[in-house]
Amino acid sequence: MPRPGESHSVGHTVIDRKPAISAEQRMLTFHTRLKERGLKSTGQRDDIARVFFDHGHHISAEELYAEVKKINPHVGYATIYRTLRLLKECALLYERHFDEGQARYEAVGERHHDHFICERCGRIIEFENAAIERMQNIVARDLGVTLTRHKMELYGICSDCHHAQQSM
Amino acid sequence: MPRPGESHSVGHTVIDRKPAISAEQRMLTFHTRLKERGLKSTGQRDDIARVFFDHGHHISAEELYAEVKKINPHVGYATIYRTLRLLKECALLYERHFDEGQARYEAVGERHHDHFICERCGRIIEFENAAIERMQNIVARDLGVTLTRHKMELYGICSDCHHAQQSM
DNA sequence: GGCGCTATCGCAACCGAATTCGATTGCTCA
DNA sequence: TGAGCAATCGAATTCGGTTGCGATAGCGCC
Repeated sequence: MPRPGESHSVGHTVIDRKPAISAEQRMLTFHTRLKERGLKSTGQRDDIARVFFDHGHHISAEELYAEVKKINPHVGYATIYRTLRLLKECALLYERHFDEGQARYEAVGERHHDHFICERCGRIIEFENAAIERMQNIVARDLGVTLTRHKMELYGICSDCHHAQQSM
Repeated sequence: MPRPGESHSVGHTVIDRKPAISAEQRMLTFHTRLKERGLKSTGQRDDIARVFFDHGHHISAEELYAEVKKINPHVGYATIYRTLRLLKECALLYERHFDEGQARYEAVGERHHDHFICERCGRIIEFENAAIERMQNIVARDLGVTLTRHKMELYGICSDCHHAQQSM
């Protein structure tokens, strides 16, 4: 069951379900995974990872860089990217390439979800829909292929932008 | 009804339906659209557009450049990109950004479809599935948003690669 | 057909996002 | 505490794609 204020359902669509994993737990996992691979925990990596886990969803490398700079001004761009790659390899973040420009990064939660992106304000809404997931598996069977992952992105105008336009 | 050899259905999934529009018709449309917009038809544009329409699906700028060079060695990369942009503005091609690297271009057909991409051999299979399209509209209604377009890409291993692996 | 306007061409320089390189720093564990 | 090697910094490089500019060539008009 989703906790109050974290997500809700409309019809068969579940919106914005937040993962229950805390930033602390994620940091611990990060340290464990690093150790497993014979890599080091360093101040910079911790700063970057912490800012990332605290911020949460759909941050870009540039935004992350700016945030980390506030805490630790001596961190370079290259280290941001290296740490993002590391977090990806540790299965702690997803890299998303939405339509234009740079990649956005998202902490790995326990559930799969897809995205709606507002073309006017850039807002990103996460949702789950089990029926679509099922249909994708059926398509895969029909095509005779094995699925490893998928990407579904809906683009359009969100309700806020819709209302803003009407009141203009 | 799809013409034999052009597409087929499995379950509710329609695979690889080819558009019925000929390269000649597309060239004519291109010339018309250019004229409408006060732009010129040139040798280079014709060469590029013709190669693109003949080749058809999911070509990259680099591949297109190589093909055009065979016919007209004096065409530059910039002209390829400028002509691709022009074809897009004339609503004669779609630009697709699959997972990694450069964009791939596809002639506009009369039907919407989605894509499966083989992660091993890069093969791209087009398919349609009406149920998924309907579900997307339901999700949009649930989210309270208006849809302008969507992107759905399935990634995995195609049957050919599956068999190749088993016989190794 | 020839004139002239102006869009287009090809080249090279450039752009933004991301990665790599070489020299230096600083963890970590004995 | 110090050896050894991974991690860091910042600049330079890569990659896909775009743009500025002088030269060229469509196309409408006579």
